[in-house]
Amino acid sequence: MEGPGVKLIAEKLKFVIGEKVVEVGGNTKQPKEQIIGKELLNVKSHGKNLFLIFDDFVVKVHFMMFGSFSLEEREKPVRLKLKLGNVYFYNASIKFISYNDVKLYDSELDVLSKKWNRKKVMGLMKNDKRPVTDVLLDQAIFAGVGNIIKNEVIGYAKVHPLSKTNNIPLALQRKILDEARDFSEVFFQVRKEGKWLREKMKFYRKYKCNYCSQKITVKKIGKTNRMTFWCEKCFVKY
DNA sequence: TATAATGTTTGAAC
DNA sequence: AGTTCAAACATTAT
Repeated sequence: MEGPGVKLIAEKLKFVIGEKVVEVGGNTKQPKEQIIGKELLNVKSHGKNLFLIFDDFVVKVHFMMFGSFSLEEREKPVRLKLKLGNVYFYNASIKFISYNDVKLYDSELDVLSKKWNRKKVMGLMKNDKRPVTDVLLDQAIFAGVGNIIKNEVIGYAKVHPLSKTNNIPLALQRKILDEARDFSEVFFQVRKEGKWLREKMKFYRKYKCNYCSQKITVKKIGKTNRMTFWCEKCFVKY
């Protein structure tokens, strides 16, 4: 699940802030019993992470590829159940951390935060020698960007995904990071309205070029070997 | 029905 | 000792 989906869940959970946990369950190996009786003080998201903040610890939830969240119990093994309102997490990675650990996640790098700081991101991006496909997926630079957003951003910028980031002209780098934020925002709004993101995607899982209609190259590339879509003719390699 | 995919952490192997 | 890489987790649409 990419950043926009996580932010939406954080918003949906706001209604249980201030409530106390009366029951816990689930197959997480984390010390869930310590949540019983605790008041949920706040819910935050940072990139693809969701933080449930209690007085002396924080539950970090990461939905990975297949994680999900529900307000109703399903007939599936639940990873973490919290009876607050009624909150269930499935197939998620759950980790108990301290509030100081949460502070290490810099909101200025979260493409979904109103504190997002384009200058700071630019500073981290401009001298990076890695392929742009890897830099966009780096959560320490673009928190919240996942493979869908990455492909859309590369597409809008018409940049070959294996371009060395520091070789890309600065104006185009700026376009890339602005697009990362803009498309993430669009993604979030679409999900919030409960619509299909598919309509907004012009590059991810498309097999004809958005610009010239020729056949797209599809390959698993980059450090994390993710499906990437580009047009050999229209996308410039730097 | 088999495959591939909105992802990250861990620890073995080099 | 630093880097690389497979494994593990696990569901669902196509």
